[in-house]
Amino acid sequence: MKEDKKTKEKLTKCAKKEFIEKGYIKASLRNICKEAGVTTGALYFFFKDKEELFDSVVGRPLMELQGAIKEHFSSEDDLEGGLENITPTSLTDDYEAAVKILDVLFRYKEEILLVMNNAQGTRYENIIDEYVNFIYNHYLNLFCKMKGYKDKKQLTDEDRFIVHWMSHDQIDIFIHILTHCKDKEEGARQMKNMFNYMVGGWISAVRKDIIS
Amino acid sequence: MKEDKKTKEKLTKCAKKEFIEKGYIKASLRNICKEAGVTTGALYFFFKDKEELFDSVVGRPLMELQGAIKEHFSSEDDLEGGLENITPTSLTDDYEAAVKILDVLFRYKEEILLVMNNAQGTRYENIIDEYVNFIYNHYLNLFCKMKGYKDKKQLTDEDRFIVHWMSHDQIDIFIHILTHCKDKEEGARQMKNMFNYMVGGWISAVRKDIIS
Amino acid sequence: MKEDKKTKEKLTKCAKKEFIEKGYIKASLRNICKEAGVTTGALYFFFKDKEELFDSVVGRPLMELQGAIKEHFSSEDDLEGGLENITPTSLTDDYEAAVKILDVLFRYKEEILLVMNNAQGTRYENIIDEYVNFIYNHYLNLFCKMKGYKDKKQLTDEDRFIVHWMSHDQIDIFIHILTHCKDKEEGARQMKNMFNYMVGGWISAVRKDIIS
Amino acid sequence: MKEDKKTKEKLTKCAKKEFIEKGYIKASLRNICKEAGVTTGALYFFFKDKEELFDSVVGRPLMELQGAIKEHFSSEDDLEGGLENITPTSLTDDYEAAVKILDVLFRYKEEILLVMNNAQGTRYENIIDEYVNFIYNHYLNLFCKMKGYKDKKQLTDEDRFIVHWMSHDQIDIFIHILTHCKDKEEGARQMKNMFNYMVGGWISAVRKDIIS
DNA sequence: CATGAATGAGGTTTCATTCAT
DNA sequence: GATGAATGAAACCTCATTCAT
Repeated sequence: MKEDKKTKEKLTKCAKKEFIEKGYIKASLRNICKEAGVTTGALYFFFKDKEELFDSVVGRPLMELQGAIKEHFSSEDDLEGGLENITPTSLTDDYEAAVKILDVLFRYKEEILLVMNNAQGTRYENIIDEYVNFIYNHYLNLFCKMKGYKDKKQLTDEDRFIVHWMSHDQIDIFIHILTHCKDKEEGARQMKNMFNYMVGGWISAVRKDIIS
Repeated sequence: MKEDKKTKEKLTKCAKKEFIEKGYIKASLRNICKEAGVTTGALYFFFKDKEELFDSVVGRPLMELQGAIKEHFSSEDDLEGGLENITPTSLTDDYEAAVKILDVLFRYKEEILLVMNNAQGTRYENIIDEYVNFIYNHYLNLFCKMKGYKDKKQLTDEDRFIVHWMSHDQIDIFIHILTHCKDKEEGARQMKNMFNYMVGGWISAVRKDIIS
Repeated sequence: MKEDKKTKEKLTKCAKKEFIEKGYIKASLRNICKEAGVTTGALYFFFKDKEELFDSVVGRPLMELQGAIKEHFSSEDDLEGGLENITPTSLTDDYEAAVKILDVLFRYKEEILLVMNNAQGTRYENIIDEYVNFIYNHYLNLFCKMKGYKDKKQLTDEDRFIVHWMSHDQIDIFIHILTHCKDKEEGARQMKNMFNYMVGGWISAVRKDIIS
Repeated sequence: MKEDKKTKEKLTKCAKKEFIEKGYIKASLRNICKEAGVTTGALYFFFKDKEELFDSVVGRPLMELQGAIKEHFSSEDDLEGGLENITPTSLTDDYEAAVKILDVLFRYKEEILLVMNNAQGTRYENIIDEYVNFIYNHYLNLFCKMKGYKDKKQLTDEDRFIVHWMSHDQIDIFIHILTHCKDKEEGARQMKNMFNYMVGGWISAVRKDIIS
């Protein structure tokens, strides 16, 4: 059965192992092929080059992740309401969204961590920034609401900076959970505290009330 | 003048450039030597191997950074007081400490970012974790105070998890500032908002009052 | 024909030449490849490293030699009889055995001499000692018989020393012949005198009758 | 005191250690200098090149050894007498000569073994053959006497071959003793048995009486 | 006497990739 | 689909040696 597994899948599987162990750059195609029990020629029948092999490992997980993020962090909401009544709801909505993302994350735990930690040398080496920027737009809207801004043009550079940071932090929360929790359930549990942290942070950031 | 610059310095300088451009692994000693206008033998007169050359670039910055971190995040404080009266002071103290660290950070901006982002393959590839763990102990004490715990043994696994995360976040704040601010002054300014965020986060995390 | 000779064989052949000329350590893989008309990459397709290339030259000869030695110098004989009646037969048996070993020796003359004289730096650098020790056990038995010992425990340190020497000498006889005779036939002829020498030596060594 | 030891001696001493440990080829001048606490420039002030440094280690021992061999194995004796009355005396004379050589050998044990075992790549790599050839002439005379030849011209190729071998064997006896005995006294003791072996061998070789 | 710096050639090994079969 | 062979460039590193100071 497992014997019959197709060469391409075997290669992808062995590639995943090698990439995780050594990182993209140090991973050796020869090793991967040896492990898979085929020659390098076979590899090049299925994959154009090293990068495409890497893609075959992380491509699908990344697509699903991107889908989940797009779905849950789209920022089409209107700009209405002030800080006092909008805060808890909006941000806890994000918690629900985040839990759904955790689902994808843990389904492809190894692959995602591979991209996040060992993709130096590939086109994904700055993928985190891409996600950050995506969320950034969503959070910019949210921030405007909380500030009571009618228009994004009211945002100062400082506003943008802190929102950018908080976007970054949201991504880091995901990675941190994925790295340190053994499964989705534990992840969801720990994320509650992290969201308390984050929401409290947002409010303080908006109010600027602690350090002048 | 610049002509006369000593070979060793020239090598270190060219190495820095190459390491930053390509990362440790892909950096080529040949390139570095060619750029510096010497043969590889000369390089090996000054440096034992590639790693030592890397050290010559980041060693001193890292030492100073470590010194600053040790000085400002040592956690010898006693466990006294509760959340209500201790918070603002302790955390804003951290702000002052952090500003001092920013000083080192920006003095060696390029080198530090090199270590943080491109040290895969060196002994520093997990240096962030080391810093996190160092701060972690400091923050564990602080968290106990805020919780009113008499003893660290009262800490639950969940407590430890969130404190670990917040330690991680502190480090990320530094890196984020270093990456996105052009100088120390801008860094210190932006960090105020980030500390508001962080302190607000701490308080919420301690209170667990937003998401149950 | 010779044009068509396979790369691997060509490499082995050129390697043999280079190893013989310069010794293992000084032999240059680049030279070998250049001589064979291939790139170093090709060499590393066939051989794991320099040592394995060396093995490809001397491995088979050494195996056959070991086989011949094991076959002819196994020491399973019982301990019976005294000096007077056992000597000539046992030792001339060894002559017959030795002639058979000469057969292997001359079949792979160059390779064997390579191992004996130029293997510094390889795992074979002490191979002579290994052969000596192998024969040593055989000769220890023979010596006991000639001495009339019932048990090896009767052997003194001096006994062991001289037997060890004579074992060494046996090996040296082989090497000497291989080095100085042009073919197996001449080797067998010259070895007769050397065996007279050796047998006479054995008897004297057992009797201790010349120098007190 | 030892501090004051002159640089040249220190270099020679460290060189000896390195040469013994790694053999001539693999010995590294840099290592030697580092060990001696000087720079390579200093080395090249005292020694022309690597080989001359090697010479500084083994030169004097080799000269003394050569002196001792010349003194004791000079073959100016006349060709008189037959096998029956000449044997024991002449050969036991050699024993006395050999003991005197042992003296030199053990005085420079390390250096001599270095030359014998690790001189590949130096001009001494065939030194054993030189000694053999020297003794060879002496033994040729002795062999003639024992055979009752009036003139060396009566020697056959077979005669020369066995004498050459026995010369070789004499040298090997020295090396064997030097290698396996801890001091001169033990060497002299063990050599008695080896001479019994050798003398018995000579007689048999002359008589050709065992294997036809 | 000795240093410190540098050369330049060469060492073994590894790599991603290609291609005829 | 896959093999086996081969390329060619580049990798890090070590070496004996030289020379101005």
